Amino acid sequence: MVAMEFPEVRKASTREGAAERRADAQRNRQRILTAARRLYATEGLGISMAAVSREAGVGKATLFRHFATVPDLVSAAFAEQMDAYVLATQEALAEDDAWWGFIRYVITVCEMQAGDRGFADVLTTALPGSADFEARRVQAYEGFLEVVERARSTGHLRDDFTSQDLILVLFANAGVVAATASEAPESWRRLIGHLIRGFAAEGAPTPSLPTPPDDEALYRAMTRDAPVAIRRR
Amino acid sequence: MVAMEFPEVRKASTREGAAERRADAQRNRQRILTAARRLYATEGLGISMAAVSREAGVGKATLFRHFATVPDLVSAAFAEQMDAYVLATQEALAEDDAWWGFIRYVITVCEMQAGDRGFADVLTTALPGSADFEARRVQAYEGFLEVVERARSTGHLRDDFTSQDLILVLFANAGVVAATASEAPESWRRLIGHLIRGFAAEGAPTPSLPTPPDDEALYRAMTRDAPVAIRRR
DNA sequence: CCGGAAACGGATCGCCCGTTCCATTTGTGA
DNA sequence: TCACAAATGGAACGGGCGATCCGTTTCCGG
Repeated sequence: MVAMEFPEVRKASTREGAAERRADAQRNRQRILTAARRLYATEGLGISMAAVSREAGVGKATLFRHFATVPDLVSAAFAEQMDAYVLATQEALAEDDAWWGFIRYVITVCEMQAGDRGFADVLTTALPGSADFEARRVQAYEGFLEVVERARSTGHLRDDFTSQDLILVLFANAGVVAATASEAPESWRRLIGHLIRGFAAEGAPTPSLPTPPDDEALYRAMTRDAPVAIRRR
Repeated sequence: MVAMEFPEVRKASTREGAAERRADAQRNRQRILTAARRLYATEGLGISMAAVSREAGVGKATLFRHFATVPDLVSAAFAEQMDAYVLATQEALAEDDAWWGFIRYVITVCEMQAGDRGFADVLTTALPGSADFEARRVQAYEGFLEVVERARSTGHLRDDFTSQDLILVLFANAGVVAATASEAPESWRRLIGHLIRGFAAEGAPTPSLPTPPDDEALYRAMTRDAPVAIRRR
């Protein structure tokens, strides 16, 4: 299997015409993005536009003038992380040990999900109407295909592992992260540890299994971080 | 390890005082439960009380008179499934092959999650104020501890598998189910297949890995079933 | 320093939510 | 059959949401 050339990662941060705007507009745009990133990171993509504008100290109309739709705001807020996401596949391919590169990649991506609840949602949600963003997702996915292929050729990754399995890992990890983020935030490492063992062919080296999360913390996670808000009376 | 006696499963369906109500009240109660179950099954617990009352063809006030809070309605709607959930551990313990019993149990529970999105949420959400319900969850959990212990003693289940891992499986499976239910509803079997391989000790028999879900269906799952509603403009 | 364009943000619209109120209807025991 | 308690459901309240309108403020080039 020949190592392939990789298309350059397009920097989404370079936006033409941004400099032409008035100074206060640029400042507000930045304030909005900062606020959105902070809220999304801790609360996920369920945050309302109204809440973002409040957090940013900006009128609703201003927010909508800068970002006409939710996907517009989301894709702008997560542009850098999307870059890092694409970059992760390239780092995995640069790794000498392809099997280890695969493992590192999976852990890195899940780490990104765990570190930012919004990004976890982003990775498991297509953003309608944001072509740029979706293109980078595809780019990352294609990179991952290479990572898988390389790892499989070492014989350490089971040969029935398919690219679809990565998406399932993202969905599964998003579920664990969403449930445990506030009470047992390292839980996902344990899940991924089990999964990597499942992905390993007979005799392949695997990292040691992380210690399980605390029992009571997990129960609190069930109680508090309901996937759906259930209020007390 | 001695096999333990098991407390009987309490039937939640037997409710004292139900017969004392007026006939139309009983009818409406049933209508509400039917409607709630139908909506919860397809949409998850995110359904509003207003939507349930509409689906049931009943005034909002009537709904609230029967079930004052969301947890009240939820726990009533899922009483039978909670019985089945508890029962599953006992069936697993009745299995001759403890390792096989463990596998069957995990698959059965995940199947229940996949078959009813509301139940998937229920299993990963404590219902505040519904002591009866929580008691049955604990009962099931204690049964599961036995299932694990028995399976571990066969040497087929890795000895570093802990009871917390089951909860992680539920969170992870809930994530996959929530994302794929409408577009690739069998996806979760693939995930659980990988996980079971991860749980198996060296040389333990494992069921064959289910075929991966269709690529395009998975992408559609990302597009449509956003964990958070993201509208087009 | 000043005028007009650019940007702002409070007010507002329409919608759905959970919750409560109360005039009306319905079941049922005497 | 009838009267009254039980049960109903439409209407109404307060609140948050996405989205838009429009009078006011702010920037910036000349």
